[in-house]
Amino acid sequence: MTARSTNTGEGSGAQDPHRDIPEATVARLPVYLRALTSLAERNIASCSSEELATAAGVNSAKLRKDLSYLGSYGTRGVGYDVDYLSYQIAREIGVTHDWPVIIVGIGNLGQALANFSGFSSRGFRTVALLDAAEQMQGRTVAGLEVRPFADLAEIVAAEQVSIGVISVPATAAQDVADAMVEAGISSILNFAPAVLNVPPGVDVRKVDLSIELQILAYHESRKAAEADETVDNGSEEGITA
Amino acid sequence: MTARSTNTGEGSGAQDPHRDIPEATVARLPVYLRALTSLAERNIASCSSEELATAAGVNSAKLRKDLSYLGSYGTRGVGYDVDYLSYQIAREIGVTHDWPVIIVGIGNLGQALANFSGFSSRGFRTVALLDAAEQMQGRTVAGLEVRPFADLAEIVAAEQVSIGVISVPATAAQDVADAMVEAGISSILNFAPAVLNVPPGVDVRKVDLSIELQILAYHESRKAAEADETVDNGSEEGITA
DNA sequence: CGGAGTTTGTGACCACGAGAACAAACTCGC
DNA sequence: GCGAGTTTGTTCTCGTGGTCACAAACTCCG
Ligand SMILES: NC(=O)c1ccc[n+]([C@@H]2O[C@H](COP(=O)([O-])OP(=O)(O)OC[C@H]3O[C@@H](n4cnc5c(N)ncnc54)[C@H](O)[C@@H]3O)[C@@H](O)[C@H]2O)c1
Ligand SMILES: NC(=O)c1ccc[n+]([C@@H]2O[C@H](COP(=O)([O-])OP(=O)(O)OC[C@H]3O[C@@H](n4cnc5c(N)ncnc54)[C@H](O)[C@@H]3O)[C@@H](O)[C@H]2O)c1
Repeated sequence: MTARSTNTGEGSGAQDPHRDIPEATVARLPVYLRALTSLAERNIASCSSEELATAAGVNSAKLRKDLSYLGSYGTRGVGYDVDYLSYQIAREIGVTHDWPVIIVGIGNLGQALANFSGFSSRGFRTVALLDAAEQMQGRTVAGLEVRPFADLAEIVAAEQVSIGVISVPATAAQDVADAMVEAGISSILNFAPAVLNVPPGVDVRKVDLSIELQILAYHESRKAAEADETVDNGSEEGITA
Repeated sequence: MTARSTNTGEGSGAQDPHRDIPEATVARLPVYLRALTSLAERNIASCSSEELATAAGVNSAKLRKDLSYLGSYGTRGVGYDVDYLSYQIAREIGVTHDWPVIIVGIGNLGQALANFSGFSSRGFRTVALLDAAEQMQGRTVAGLEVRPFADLAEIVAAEQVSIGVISVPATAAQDVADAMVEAGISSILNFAPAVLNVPPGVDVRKVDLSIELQILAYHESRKAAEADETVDNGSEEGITA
């Protein structure tokens, strides 16, 4: 999605491994960062790729390859310094400073999100909660006052917000997204089960519960079917155990 | 370079449509299903791959290829019958009948999930809410009584549950997962920011807010860096917009 | 009834990602 | 100081998935 292959021609090289990190790697960096944080909390100062890979639930070769895209921050024969690597990953992701975030749609889900502490502890700070409903106005959720949706542009400009979370009903999602883009937001996390249409340059990621469950259901169905077949003829490709 | 033509050698042939649906396709089928449902609600009886692809936010060739894995359910020169295709996809996913689901951890997020209607309308039925905390016992959330975590095995057996949702704090997630597996659950949707270890045969999918936000932050950082560079040397490939 | 137009289904091709394997680089013991 | 042992960074290979393009199959109209 929105592959941004800027293909920089200049060979300043050296301190420029900041280009071309594969999307799949980007998606795993936060997992590594969390694993490292967990190690640091247990006062572990350094670790091998094998240990970190286990903690992150991936293959150690994959981990090393991923880390190699950011640079060479390990020491052969030794491993990685936990704090140093944490900082490098955080820097690469861009969470060394906090990002201001707004949440639009303070219903069941929006309130849970607003109360979610993991937000603030991982590089993000909820600066405003917005809702269109009259009865939500003035209410305080998670220490923040719920503000009218009409204030969106003003808030985004004042707080330099570039990331917005959508937790409104699916029917309103596109309108909210349009308003967000109009206000200057360029990254959207969408919880509504709707396909969002945004101009190029704006990133959208979706979190969709129903889809996840349906994927599980698909595999579950096949497990059941396979069990039936095994009873039936017993000859399945050597899956062993 | 790296122009490897995978040279498969044998013509494999023999389509057995119900086998071997690529994971990427499985992940998109629910999106198509939702788009079809939306069309059906607008009394649209048939559609072309182009229309459906637009509604689902994908490329039409990809859509056709995805659908071709399930069989040949379209009519050339005409398109797809909405109801018929909906049924075929639902059947393939395995959501023609409802799946019983339990939710463990009825805190902020768990309550939002329990109240989430999209659950029940898309092939799933929440049959029980479980929580370990004393003060949650006996409370009613979304019309269901919160039951003690100790009842897990009993409930799973009685209701034939194979899908479980985890929304407990990260520190408790592995314990809950272990108990679920022990009780016979073979598909887990995990909202806790923790890497779960499960035996083979058990599927885990995770929904991780922090990770999604960090991925957005990464791209956001690069957008900012790119803007700087553009100011710097002004030589950027015509991005237009 | 036949040709023009339309849309599906699929084969070919290419880019991306996963994993195994190994050389380079470092530490430690002697 | 040097060899043995360890662990990283990288290369190579292969499978998966995305996109293009087109033949096959269907409808419609004259
Ligand atoms: N509840 C869940 O667990 C859950 C899970 C997954 C996805 N979702 C999705 O998240 C979204 C929100 O779910 P919810 O349960 O919180 O719904 P909800 O109805 O409780 O809350 C929606 C909120 O959005 C506000 N709103 C509506 N239109 C708006 C607009 N145009 N601008 C600003 N605010 C507006 C409403 O006033 C309301 O407060 C839905 O799309 C739902 O499908 C919810
Ligand atoms: N709130 C959010 O929006 C949000 C978003 C993303 C992820 N998460 C994650 O979801 C999880 C739950 O979040 P929350 O905000 O609902 O937390 P919460 O503290 O409000 O609720 C957790 C619930 O789990 C119960 N619990 C604890 N240990 C248990 C155990 N061993 N067995 C059964 N129940 C147990 C607690 O009694 C509590 O009711 C956390 O891991 C959090 O990181 C939350």
